[in-house]
Amino acid sequence: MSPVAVAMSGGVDSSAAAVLLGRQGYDLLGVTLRLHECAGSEAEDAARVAAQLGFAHHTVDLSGEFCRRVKDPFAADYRQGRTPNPCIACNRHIKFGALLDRVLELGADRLATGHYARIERDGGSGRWLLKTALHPEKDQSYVLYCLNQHQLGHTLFPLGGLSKQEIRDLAAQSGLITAHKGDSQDICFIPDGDYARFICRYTGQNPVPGDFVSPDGRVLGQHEGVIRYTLGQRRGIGVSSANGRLYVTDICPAENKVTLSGPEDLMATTLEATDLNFIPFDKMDKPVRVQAKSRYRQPAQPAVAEQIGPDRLRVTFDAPQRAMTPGQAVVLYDGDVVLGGGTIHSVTK
RNA sequence: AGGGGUGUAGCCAAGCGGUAAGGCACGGGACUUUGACUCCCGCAUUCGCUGGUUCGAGUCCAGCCAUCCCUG
Repeated sequence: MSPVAVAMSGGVDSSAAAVLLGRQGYDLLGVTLRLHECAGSEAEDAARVAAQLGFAHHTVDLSGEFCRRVKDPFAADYRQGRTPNPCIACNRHIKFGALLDRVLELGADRLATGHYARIERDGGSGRWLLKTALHPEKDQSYVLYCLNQHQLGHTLFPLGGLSKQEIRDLAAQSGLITAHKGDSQDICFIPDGDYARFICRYTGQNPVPGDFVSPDGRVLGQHEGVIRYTLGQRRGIGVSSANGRLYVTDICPAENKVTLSGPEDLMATTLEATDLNFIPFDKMDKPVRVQAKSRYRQPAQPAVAEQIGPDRLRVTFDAPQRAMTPGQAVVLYDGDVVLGGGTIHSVTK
């Protein structure tokens, strides 16, 4: 039987995934991505866990691919006043793209990861379905909405039915060296969280200061370059107001202006998305009532989704949503089934 | 030059004789496999300056300084 490749980040989750698969009798092969220079200790932890569990481990260098498909678009998006989600691009093109291709070449027939989501086969249509994790607090289906049938059919998510506590307990009982590591956070290629500095270094171009303006055009202060801001952002603005908190409500790279206003100006009900992917079907024939998420950490909200072009989706929420942001993903759900989603292109009230 | 107003933290601002509210900004933390949001904690030994009255002064009085408006 062909082995299952386990994508091991060096964290608790993927380590626990390996334990679970081992218990289920799978023949395993560990793989760890090398995506940037300083990823040494994580790869070492992954290798040690693989040794501990008794299977081979390889490092796969996809740093060039990662630049092209994740870092370059990341920097370009910010420079255009958008706010990308690099994890989604990475899942689509790297983990379940180039890495999956590589492990299939290596003779594995599936790739397993430590994501909290579930994959099931729809008996009627025969299609693979992506579903939310059983325990909603750790659900990561949002960042996986772009997986296609080929990718889903060659993927295992062993953690999808378990809670974070169960995973931690499992890791501890198994004596994994990664059992007590904290959850990862921040963008993996920007460990200090200073993404603006990363973009400056990566592109070699310094951000150009410009004006903070009010909705009616008054200059309120100076910003430090449009890449430093995202819709709905409050902190780091440095502009005080007698009328309460100010938020970024618009970013205009063409004029190098950032608009500041009160929270009411962040509310909108409709968005349009491109870069579509649907999972239980290839396209939407008619408007569909859904629950939709316009950002990762947010409960899905009732909405109507309608495909209005070959690669154009309109989502109209029942109630106004706060700071829906171009560059982020909108993901559609029918209960626990991920219908698909796209990249937010524009937002209207 | 004369008349009036105003001076409290980086900004806005309460306070009206009893021991410096609040908001914004800022800093820290929590939350979080993206960016944000949110929440929690912190943030004026001191009220333009100098004197005076008082047991006690940001609060009352005097002078000075600064600033704004009006009249010449």
